[in-house]
Amino acid sequence: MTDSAGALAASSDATTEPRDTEPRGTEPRDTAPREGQVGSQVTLQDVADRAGVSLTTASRVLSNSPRRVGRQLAGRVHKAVAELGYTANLQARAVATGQSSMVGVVVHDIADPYFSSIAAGLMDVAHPLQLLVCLSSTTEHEAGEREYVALMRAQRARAVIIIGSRSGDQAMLTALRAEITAFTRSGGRVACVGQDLLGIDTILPQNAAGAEALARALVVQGHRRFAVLAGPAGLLTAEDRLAGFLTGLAAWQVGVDPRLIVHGAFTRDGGYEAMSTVLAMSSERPDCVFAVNDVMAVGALARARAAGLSVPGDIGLAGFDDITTLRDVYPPLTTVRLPLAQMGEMAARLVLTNANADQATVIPVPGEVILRDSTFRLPPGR
Amino acid sequence: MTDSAGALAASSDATTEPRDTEPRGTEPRDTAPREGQVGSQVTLQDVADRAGVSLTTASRVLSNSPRRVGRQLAGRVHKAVAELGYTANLQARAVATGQSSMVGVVVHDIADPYFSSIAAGLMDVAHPLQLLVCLSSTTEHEAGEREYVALMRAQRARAVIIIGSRSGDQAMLTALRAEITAFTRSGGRVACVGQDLLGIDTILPQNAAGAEALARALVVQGHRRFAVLAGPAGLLTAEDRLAGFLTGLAAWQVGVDPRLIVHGAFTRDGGYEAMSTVLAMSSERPDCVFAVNDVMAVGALARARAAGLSVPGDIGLAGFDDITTLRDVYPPLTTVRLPLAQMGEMAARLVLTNANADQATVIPVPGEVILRDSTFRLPPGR
DNA sequence: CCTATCTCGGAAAGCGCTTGCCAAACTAGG
DNA sequence: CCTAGTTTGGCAAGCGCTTTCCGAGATAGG
Repeated sequence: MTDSAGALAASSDATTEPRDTEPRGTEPRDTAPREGQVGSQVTLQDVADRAGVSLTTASRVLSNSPRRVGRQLAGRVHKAVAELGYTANLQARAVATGQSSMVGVVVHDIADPYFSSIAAGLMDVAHPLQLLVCLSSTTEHEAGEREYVALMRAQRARAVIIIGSRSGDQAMLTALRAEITAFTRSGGRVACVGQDLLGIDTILPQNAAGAEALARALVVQGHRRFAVLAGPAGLLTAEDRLAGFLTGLAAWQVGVDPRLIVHGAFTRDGGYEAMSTVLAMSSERPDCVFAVNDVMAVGALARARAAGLSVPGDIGLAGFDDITTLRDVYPPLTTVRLPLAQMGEMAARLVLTNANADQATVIPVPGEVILRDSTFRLPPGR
Repeated sequence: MTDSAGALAASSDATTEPRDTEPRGTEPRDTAPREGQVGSQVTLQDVADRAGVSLTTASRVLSNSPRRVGRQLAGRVHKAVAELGYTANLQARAVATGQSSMVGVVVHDIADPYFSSIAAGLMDVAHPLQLLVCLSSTTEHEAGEREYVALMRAQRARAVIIIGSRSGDQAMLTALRAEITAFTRSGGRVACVGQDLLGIDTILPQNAAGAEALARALVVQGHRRFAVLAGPAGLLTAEDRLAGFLTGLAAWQVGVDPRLIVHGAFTRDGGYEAMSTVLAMSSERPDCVFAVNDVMAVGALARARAAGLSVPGDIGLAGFDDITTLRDVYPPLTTVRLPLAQMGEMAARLVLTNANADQATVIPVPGEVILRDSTFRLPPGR
């Protein structure tokens, strides 16, 4: 039961033997710094004074300087550090060296499992690298991405990762692109997970191709009359999936009644309402409904159930993303799996790799169609 | 379609009229700073030079200094800022002022909806306050919290919020507490969402009380023979819920066969496996299974289904948390709702409020029992 | 017209850290 | 014993910013 209190070593190197006493230490030797005072900070100078060495030497011991310091002095410094409970001020270090270890991440909504999964993957690679990950949700706030990139530039962050492109709003895009240029020029790296319209390194989920494959598979399963819960009108991810889906159907000569393409929020409630609209349609009920993401699909499922319809008995239902948390909904949801965590990891690697080609890298990530019960059709009709 | 490029104003005040051209600007007037160069940074000195004013004046214009600057000069400074695409270096500012706007947040796993919901609430309050939220997942990594607090101290962060207490490991706890003390002493604020064992401001979900209320409600519904999927052995949240549940049952003179209390990971798979164990038990099958969180409950549900059991027909099932994403599982899950987002908000407020009592504030957050179909029993047996 | 009071720009001293450069001490070679 | 080479400690000059203090000019009061 070794109790190691007052440990320090935030930075990679400044490892010190922690004492098992309070950091106040015993009694100071040389000067009596303002240690122990609330709100005060122990500085490197205090450490140097106490160890009886110069500021320079103390710094060399504590930062991973190429210059070596004699065992004797180094020991004294470490001792002083432990006694004083000193921790280097990373901000000051960053100012002095001009290097930051901060990485910014922007998502739309961290509570959305799509984003949090990507973020998790991302942190998995950032963590071992001692990087400081700063996260921001831009929920509802249109200019969020641009502002955040600006903030990261002000913080002299090493990199920014933008997850999920916003709408196709041209002005917004131009502004964001300009901000990114400024950030890049000042030495930062930027990558994005989503559409490739910023001219930067991008992890590009194959939304269209995935939806297309899904459509083909659904037709093979015997579905013919489709509805699509298409997400918000301007959102590119949603649009791509819709377009890909229609393409896939077209390949089998299957068309979709335009009235059965219903837009709505990219959320559970959006799915619920869009499904309401579909069901309220006087025309013949569709065989199968494609919701452009899993969360909407779940909303649609709830709506179908409320209408007394069985899935897939009365109507088929498919989603997109294969959100982990939703893998156990009943009936199991046919969907297109995106390797979210891996996408996060790739984005992180992309941005931390110094192999900075002058050309933006675009890494396409295919989706995998996963057929589950929610679209199962028996007998294979027609 | 106004395209406003190269905007700056990361800090609250340094608002400038963005130009609609690239920040390279036209041609420099006085000195020709290293502007436009990749990797170079425009500094305040460059701005001052270009505006033909002193560094001091430029600083006063751009930071919210109490000292006012004449209209003329201020205008020149703003112009220079826009032309140069200048953004203040917040790190340097932080060093100079000794004030940071960083807030650290530690969670176990950001992909877990429990944590991401809390984090989302937290960011909602941090965002308008122009705070920089840095997030870390400690997944699997035992000493993660302590290390992160140390890192935040090194960054001179304003506050740290620790979400979810780890195990009851005493040594770990001591180390964390020591680190927190050091952080606090250096002027930082700390709060936690979870158990109150750090002696700091705490948002305390009433796990035991919630589970107790749930137990009573389930007995009222007619259940008598219970099993509990109890989560990991050392995890306090899990233990509290288990204990509360047993207390609630005891109030109705209902006991639980110890063999039907099965431990397992706090995850979907953990729930699945624990449920396997329960079902494999040769003894009479329980009426109702309480999984100590929703995610486990979903795993258990999948397992029950795999065994051909209907919920609630053959066996009841209840969870805890009322995770948003899982509100639409079928059958709808009886659970105890915790206002996760609000808990995050409260934690943030707690930590950002300067009303720093010398006494740690503990805010209990009650859970609300939500009875849904998954435990519905007909006819009210017995 | 002269002084008391303001207003406002700038020089310079920080903030806490790193690092280029010099010098002292020590080692080795001839 | 002298010189060249190698450690190794420390001075001081940064990093990019804020802020104290001083003084010059403007305004007001008598």
